[in-house]
Amino acid sequence: MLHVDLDQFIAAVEVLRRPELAGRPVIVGGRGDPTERAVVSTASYEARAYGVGSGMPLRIAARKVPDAVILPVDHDAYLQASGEVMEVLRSRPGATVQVLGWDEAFVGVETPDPEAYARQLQHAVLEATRLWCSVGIGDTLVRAKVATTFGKPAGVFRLTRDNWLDVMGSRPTIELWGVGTKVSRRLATLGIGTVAELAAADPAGLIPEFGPKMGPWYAQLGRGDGAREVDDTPWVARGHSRETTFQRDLTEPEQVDAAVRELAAAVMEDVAAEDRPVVGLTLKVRYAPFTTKTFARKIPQTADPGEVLSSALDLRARIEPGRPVRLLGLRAEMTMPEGSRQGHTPTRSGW
DNA sequence: TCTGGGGTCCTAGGACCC
DNA sequence: TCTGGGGTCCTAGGACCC
Repeated sequence: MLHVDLDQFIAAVEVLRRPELAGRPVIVGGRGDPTERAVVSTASYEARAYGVGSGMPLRIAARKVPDAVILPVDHDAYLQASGEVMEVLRSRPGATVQVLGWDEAFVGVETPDPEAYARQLQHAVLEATRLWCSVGIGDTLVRAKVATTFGKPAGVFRLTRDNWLDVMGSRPTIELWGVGTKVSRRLATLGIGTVAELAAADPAGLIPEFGPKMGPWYAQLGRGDGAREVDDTPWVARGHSRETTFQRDLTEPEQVDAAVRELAAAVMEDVAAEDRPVVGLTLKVRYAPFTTKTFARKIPQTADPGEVLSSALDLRARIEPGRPVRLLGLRAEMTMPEGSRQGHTPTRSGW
């Protein structure tokens, strides 16, 4: 199968509608104001050359690149562009498309010449949208996904059982899809630093550290093994949530009240738009400087915004009084229909 | 340097049941 | 005066992804 990833997607979309920005360091994040609390969504390759990357505080990014063009996030524009790209992928002969996000998808296809197919696909996307993508080819989803990183920018790369360890074996485990800073550190304490070492690890031996599911899963990840089927089952969200970071920390109880009401109402709008009920609520509070507490509870199934709001306020009562609140997230969990399991990361069941 | 906002899934521990 | 074993459900917290 193939994995398709648009190159510097958000920055590329912005440059398309502002051609004069081509070749300049473009940073997209927050409301485009580097004095606000916000992070970088995407930086153009020119900006990345200065060490700017996704997730970096906008303030820092602006400092690193004095002549950067800093733009606000425009979700609708990216959603539109993304839809056009996915449409191109779906229109390819024999293609099964599993969308992973705005700028990524797996494409399942039977073809005697995957590289040629990948090149054709790349040019079809370019033709229709003027956007470049990179393509990974693999015999598992994990290998195809990782292969794409070697294809960037605008290239094609293939990873299979045959060359997986040659290419990935000596690299640190954090380069695996699904291994982040925490897990790579915990692996290191077990003497596992590289992908080859993880691939050679006894799956059962990882259970004490990572549990019965994740332990064997990480060993499998090290080998690049896993699911081989692209699943185009339409995605159905298991929950909706809203989160806000306040530009200034909240200190008054009334401010927190108002914030919880607002978030609850916003979440309920999303839920109502899908005509689905709520069965649980989570209130996530980030206290200044940066500690998180979550309060959660199941509730009797309801679609009544009033009931949801009063449950949210019950949870709100558990927020420590007198402690400045920096960020408040509210998540409403909804019932989900059977058989729509599909998502972004390989840590999902079934992979 | 000081950390968004939207998601999904896993684990541990306590409560409760038979 | 020491206190089973197995199961499920719930909450809190953590990790990862785009």
